Amino acid sequence: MVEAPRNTRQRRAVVAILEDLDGFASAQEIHDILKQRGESVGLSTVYRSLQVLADAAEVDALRNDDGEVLYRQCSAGHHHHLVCRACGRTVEVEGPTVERWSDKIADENGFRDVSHTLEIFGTCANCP
Amino acid sequence: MVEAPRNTRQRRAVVAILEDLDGFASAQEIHDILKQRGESVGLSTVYRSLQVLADAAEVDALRNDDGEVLYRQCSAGHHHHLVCRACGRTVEVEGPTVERWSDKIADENGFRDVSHTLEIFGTCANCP
DNA sequence: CACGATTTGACAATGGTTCTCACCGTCGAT
DNA sequence: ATCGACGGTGAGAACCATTGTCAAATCGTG
Ligand SMILES: [Zn+2]
Ligand SMILES: [Zn+2]
Ligand SMILES: [Zn+2]
Ligand SMILES: [Zn+2]
Repeated sequence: MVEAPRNTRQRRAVVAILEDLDGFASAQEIHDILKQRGESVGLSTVYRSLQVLADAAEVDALRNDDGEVLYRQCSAGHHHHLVCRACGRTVEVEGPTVERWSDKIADENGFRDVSHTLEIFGTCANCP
Repeated sequence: MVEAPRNTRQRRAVVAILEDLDGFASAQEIHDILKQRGESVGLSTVYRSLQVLADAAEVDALRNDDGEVLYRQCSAGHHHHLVCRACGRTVEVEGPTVERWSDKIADENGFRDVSHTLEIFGTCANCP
């Protein structure tokens, strides 16, 4: 039996930010936004909340080129992302062909417990 | 006019390791292997050498789930990887369909300067 | 309300990577 | 072969995102 997580002000605040943002953001950025809004939440708590949400698949996580982890509230189901390197704006995309292709490649080479990462980065029309 | 990099013992040693390895390895792992072989090279130098090689596209670099950067001497040209999470053993793979797909997606959404990451991770037949 | 279990947050610790800077080695020129 | 300019080296410090610590605050059930 898994205990339900508690409904704390801090967790609600983090979720609220994620609902407002439409692109990916780092834990530290989310922490800053919270501070700006006067709804202060400890940095550790922001990290923990995001981890919990990511484990529950309520948010997606990916790494940018600098190795920072970025989070975003996405729609359910397996998908990938087209992300603006400058502003984080994100388009969710699906690639059924890629899914089949990667499974086949892995199978042909005798690999088990397969997962894949596929992200497209670029500069969006709004960014210089 | 770009200066040719100097031919030092350390750089040669790092390249030699990369030629021997068939999978991806971290800078620290390569540093350890060098130490084992008695061919000691400073950790900073290992990092620098790998950066130079990666910039020159002589080696491929990717991040594992832990955020560590792994390096491997690969064949020329754009390709992706099927990597064993346990031992690093790697199969280079090509996905022409994916290339076209990602370009199309980016174009349809008005994104410029597009790049993509696509890696497949799993457990290879030799690993438990 | 009362209580135990969970959560929080200021701060320290971690760990991969990069930076610093005095010393060294390479290599084209002499 | 020798020289000198300058790129390369390495021990250690610095960096910085992330995680760990633990006492105090909070939540939610009874
Ligand atoms: Zn943008
Ligand atoms: Zn997929
Ligand atoms: Zn490769
Ligand atoms: Zn590709």
